Amino acid sequence: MQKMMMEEKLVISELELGKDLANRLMSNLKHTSSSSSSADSNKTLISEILRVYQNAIFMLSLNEHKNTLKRRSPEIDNDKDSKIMFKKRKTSDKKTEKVKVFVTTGQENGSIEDGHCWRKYGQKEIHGSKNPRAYYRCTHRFTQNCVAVKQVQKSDTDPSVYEVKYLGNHTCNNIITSPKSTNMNFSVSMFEEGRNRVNVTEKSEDMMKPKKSEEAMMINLEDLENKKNIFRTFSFLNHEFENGEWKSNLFLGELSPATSGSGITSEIVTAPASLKNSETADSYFSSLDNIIDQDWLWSAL
DNA sequence: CTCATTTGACCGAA
DNA sequence: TTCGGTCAAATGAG
Repeated sequence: MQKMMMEEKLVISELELGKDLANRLMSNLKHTSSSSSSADSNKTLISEILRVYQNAIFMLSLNEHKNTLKRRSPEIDNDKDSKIMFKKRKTSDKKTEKVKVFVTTGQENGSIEDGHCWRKYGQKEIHGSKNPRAYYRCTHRFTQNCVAVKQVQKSDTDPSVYEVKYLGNHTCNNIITSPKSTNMNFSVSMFEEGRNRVNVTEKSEDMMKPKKSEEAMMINLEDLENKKNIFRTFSFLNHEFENGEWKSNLFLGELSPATSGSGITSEIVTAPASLKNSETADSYFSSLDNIIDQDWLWSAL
């Protein structure tokens, strides 16, 4: 835990540094500004970078604040008959975690690319929410028995924010890889929101079943939450994709094995404004997926 | 044509 | 009953 706090601070300072750098670059451009349009796009890009950093810093600070102030109440952990408690909580916790996707440009369709092929299979108005929730399943569900599912819902408060909930793990091997070297800066943060959940009950083999895997995943996530909002942040700068692995010049993150077995993830993604089509975004999300898949999140599967 | 999306129907859980 | 997740026919895009 302490280590994590340290990590977070490191991330914050790193991001602050990046922000300063971008600021300096911006002022540089101002003084040497020519009339070329590329200079303008550079400026927008930099502005976006600044905003991205701002977001990341803000989220990190928030999280840290939460960690220090909101300590988990102890009674939750070891109270009463755990089986009964688990059953009782089962339902109400479906909402506990969410993945938020920050899209800097107000991307209207809300389709967040994450390196996998998704097929929309439903949309629902959600009680109490202004915006409908869209349901996606992996395109290779039937061809490769991939049970991955995701839900995307535009944030009520911030239209540029999409809350994305991932359910199930990809068993397909069809990650979209479009290396397409870019000079984009991209930061991905993950964190969990939710209430208290302690028990981890279901076994990993259940995760492969199309139904009823959600609960187990939610549980694991909440377990995460119990560990005080584990927060992971990654930054990828001029990374490359090689031999199925992403190389990043900069990587910051707290890897938490506590999430093992969880097929659901939460994340905050800040995407650059220039992110227009899915290809470039894919590569970034692919990198995230790879890291998650290989290192911790699904390690129990 | 094929394949993806839309959208109301359907169903299970609470 | 309501709510949320999924299904599947209709529709649209290419």
